[in-house]
Amino acid sequence: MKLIEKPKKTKTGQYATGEEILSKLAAKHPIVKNILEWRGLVKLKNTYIDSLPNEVHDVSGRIHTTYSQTVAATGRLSSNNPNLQNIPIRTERGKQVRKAFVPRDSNYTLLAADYSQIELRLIAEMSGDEEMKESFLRGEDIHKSTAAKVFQVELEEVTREQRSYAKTVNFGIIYGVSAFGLSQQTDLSRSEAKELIETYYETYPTLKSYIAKQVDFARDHGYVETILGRRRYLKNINSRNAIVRSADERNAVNAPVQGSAADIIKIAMIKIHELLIAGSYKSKMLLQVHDELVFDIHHDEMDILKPIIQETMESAYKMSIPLTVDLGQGNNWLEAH
DNA sequence: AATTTCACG
DNA sequence: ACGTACGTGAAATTA
Repeated sequence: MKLIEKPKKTKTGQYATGEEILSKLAAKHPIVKNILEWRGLVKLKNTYIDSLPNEVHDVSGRIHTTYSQTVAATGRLSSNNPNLQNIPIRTERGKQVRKAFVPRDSNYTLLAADYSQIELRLIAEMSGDEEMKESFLRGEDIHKSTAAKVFQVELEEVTREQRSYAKTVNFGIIYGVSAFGLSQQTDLSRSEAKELIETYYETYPTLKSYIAKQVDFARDHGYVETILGRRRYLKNINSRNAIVRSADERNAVNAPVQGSAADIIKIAMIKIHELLIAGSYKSKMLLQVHDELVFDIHHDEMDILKPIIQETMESAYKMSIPLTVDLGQGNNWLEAH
């Protein structure tokens, strides 16, 4: 429609029409917004609303996923047929889909238990950065705390905007942020993004040197490790091709963090499975979604199991800063959050 | 079969 | 100068 001069093409020469592209074109012509709206609706209808009912098992009357332990390179589980690790939650219509996941009968309630900021806690622990560790030891909101330090204001003075920037940088650090990437994720210019990253590293100097150390280790050994010794091999870490080398450098930082979180929740799952059997509980562990476990809890067992599940997850791996778990319960998966 | 888009952490 | 944030799976489209 000639909405822009140089429309971006995909590698096969098609016009790129992903969400990011269309959002930037939305102001140019009213149909673009309609297309985005349509896409959102079709995604939910085809992938979830029309498909999940076909997955109900003849005998159990329930939906059963399959978890794989040897698919994700970081050691995470993956879920398929159907994937129950990507059930919608972010949009209002998506939330309606999540409501469809309910307890087995009226004697049960769903309990969701999720680790709070597990990846940031892990990078604080693994790097030994005292500044970041102390925020967690004080029980602070880490994004707010980061904002206060980076923007040099009191905790109470942090604005929503400042916290939002800090949150984006905190996550970016785990992914191997670049000034370009941060500028894409925010409304900051590239130079502003660069400055924010520099200030961030001045705030957490030990974190900065840890990241460099991880990359150095990968260059020397060709792999990196999680806290339990799971390795990810990085065959391009010494490549002369800057593209693939940079990708491996980001993975050298990310894989130990994401993979260690996966290690920890697996320990918790094994312990909880064993204690549910040992106690002859009726309640069952149903789902794992990377940093969250979902349980079907019999009403008679709720009071006893809640603290046991929380404690087991929080103590699955001992660190110098706390691992905390948030619990929620409800008559559907949305309410349990 | 490969690509594109988009759902989740 | 290069291209650019980590990990997945499903559905629809294109080749």
